[in-house]
Amino acid sequence: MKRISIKDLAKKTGLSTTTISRVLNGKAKQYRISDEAAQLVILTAQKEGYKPDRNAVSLRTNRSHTIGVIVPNIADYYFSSLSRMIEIAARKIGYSILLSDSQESLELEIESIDTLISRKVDGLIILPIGNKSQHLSNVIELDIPLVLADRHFPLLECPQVFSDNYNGAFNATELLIKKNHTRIACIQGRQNTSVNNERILGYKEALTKYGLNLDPSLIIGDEFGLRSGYVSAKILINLIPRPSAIFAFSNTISLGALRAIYEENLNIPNDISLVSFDHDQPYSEFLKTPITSVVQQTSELGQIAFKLLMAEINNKDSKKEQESLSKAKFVTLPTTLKERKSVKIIKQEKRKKNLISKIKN
Amino acid sequence: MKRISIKDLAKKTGLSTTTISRVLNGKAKQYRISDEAAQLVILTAQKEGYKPDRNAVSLRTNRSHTIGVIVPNIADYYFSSLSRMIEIAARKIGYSILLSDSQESLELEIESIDTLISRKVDGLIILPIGNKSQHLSNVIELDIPLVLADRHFPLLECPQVFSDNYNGAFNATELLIKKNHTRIACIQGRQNTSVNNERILGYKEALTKYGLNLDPSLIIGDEFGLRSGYVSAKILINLIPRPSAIFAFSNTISLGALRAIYEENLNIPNDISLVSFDHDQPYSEFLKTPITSVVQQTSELGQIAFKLLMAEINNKDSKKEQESLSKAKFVTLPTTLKERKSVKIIKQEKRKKNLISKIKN
DNA sequence: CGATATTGAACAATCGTTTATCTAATTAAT
DNA sequence: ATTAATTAGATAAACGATTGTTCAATATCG
Repeated sequence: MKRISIKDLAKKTGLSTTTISRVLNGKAKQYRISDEAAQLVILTAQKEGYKPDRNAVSLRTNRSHTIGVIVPNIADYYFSSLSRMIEIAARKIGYSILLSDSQESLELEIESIDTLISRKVDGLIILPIGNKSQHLSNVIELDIPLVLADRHFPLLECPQVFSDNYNGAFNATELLIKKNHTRIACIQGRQNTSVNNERILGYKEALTKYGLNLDPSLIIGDEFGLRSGYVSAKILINLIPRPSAIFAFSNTISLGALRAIYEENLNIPNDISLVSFDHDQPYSEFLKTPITSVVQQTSELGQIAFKLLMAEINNKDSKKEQESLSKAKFVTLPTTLKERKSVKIIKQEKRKKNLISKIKN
Repeated sequence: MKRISIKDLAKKTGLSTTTISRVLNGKAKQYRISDEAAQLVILTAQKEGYKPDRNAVSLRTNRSHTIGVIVPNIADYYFSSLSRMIEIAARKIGYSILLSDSQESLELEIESIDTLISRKVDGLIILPIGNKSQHLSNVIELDIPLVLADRHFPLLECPQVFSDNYNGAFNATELLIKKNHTRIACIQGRQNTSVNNERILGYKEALTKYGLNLDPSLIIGDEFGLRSGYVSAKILINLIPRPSAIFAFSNTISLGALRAIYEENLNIPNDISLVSFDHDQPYSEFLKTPITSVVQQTSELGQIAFKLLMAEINNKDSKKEQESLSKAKFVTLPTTLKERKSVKIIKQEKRKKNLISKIKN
């Protein structure tokens, strides 16, 4: 009925809790415990179905073997597959995951950090919402191992792993330009996040490189969700002249855009082209028009995040103080451009042909 | 640097830890602590940024305010959105989630249960893999509150919440029959799971009711994943005569089937019809052919699971023993049939018309 | 004024572990 | 035969909270 503790084992075996603990932690040799005693302990522990109370262990040893993971929305495939990789890597070495869904809210992100720290996680992997980072510096100051994934804060001194958003966006835009699109719109995500900034930069620089002018009315959108994609696409579609291509900054944005486009009875790619930033989804190939997209290495992101965190945790209790010199490690993962069927090749006019060939030399 | 404890607060305020604890737990009145003292405690706690160590609290009070959630694959939208609902409901009342991904493996499911119990969760919500339930009865015997979701074990005495798989399958099959399909195949999931059994039953009984004969070679498949869907569909497609419709028992199965169907250059619904069991996915409407499907109430499933668990937890420490009479509560959630574009209406032959109208009377 | 109630808070045990320190018994060395 | 070293294990103090019990000081009462 009641769960069995180390004391019960002590009573049953006639040994002390010390001995029990040592045997069960594999320190029998080290503390010269007789094979007899050791065997007895192991056997009765097994028989009684003894399971240590990890809370008590954690209290005593100051190590919980638990890490906190905070994601903006666990129902998003991108985040959930990332979390999955973390969980799988973690369980392999006896770590468990306390999962928090910050619901894309900074407030909840802060709250989550608080409760996770209260629960004494050994470290945190956060996929931060936003543009603020004060609460993250606080974590670092508390000397709690922290790794950031997906979004990037260059000034924060903790390991971070993220996709090469700049090049991803640059390449996607360049692809459109090479297919002779000149009015290329983009639907961005949450502004002033690293992810968004870098993608915007890639987009802009591609336009600039090819001598296209940058129409500010073609940059629109304010968050990474479906709703924003829908609304923004609606607006873009009704612009005169209409952009010939849309570059959606996330998978969910493009889903929203799709809704708007189909609602207006437009055809992809004949009436309008679409390129999307995001990794492969299991359904991507089956969409009405498979979307050409920038794909990220999601699983790697998760695995690397966990590795970095473990490194931090181990660093912390081995070397202590002395080496705050091991500055932040940033890992950038390349993206690849997967061409599918959502981009139209526009019939080339002379003027542009010249323009592009001029640049090529 | 070091985290501040209740002792530190005691030192700073010149009061005892008892008083600190009582004030911070809102028991100042109850234990007649002067307003002065109370204020002082609250203020310094705030100033010092005191956060209680939840592990210590948990150890002492035997309540962790943590629940364990075990899902077969957190990267599956169905499971992740369900988990999300649980997390959101939980955080609202100060509970955190320890998440385990059992990777569709019974072994890992058992391991997960063990570690979660070791971590002293107040209760468990499990979306079980399979056809075995011994490990689940063990949990119940340990008197650890347990709620099952998605898959159903009628003999297990714990609350369970699941979709009405029988009627869902029945209705889907009936729909196909009413559109005059007679060779209706189904790609099932993992055999001997409640989910699968009930769906198979619904499928069979619909066939029977309309006097269609039941061709065993049209029932195929062995797990709920994409691979199985693909392989099974390949086989079905090449059957002679080819079935006119496929009923896929899960979303991922139908994704696999889609791959096979497109690979064989078949058109949905002209060459073959498809109906799928599963809830709405954000992308469903954008598929090449939107799939008619049985949709489940995923969010409700999650919320109800959590509510049931809280009820169990509260029951446990309020009424103790005496009422094991409050037998298992099973909640069945209805499904709805969402018609999209993946079912062909077959030109009716006389014979069948008669058959069906005969049954209707 | 002495006895009793009430107030405000401290003491100390406890939860289940780990671990630094100590001890008793045996063996080895001088 | 005495001393020192080794062996095998026990004692007790933590970890950070909560809580049943105790206690001193003041207030109330007859």
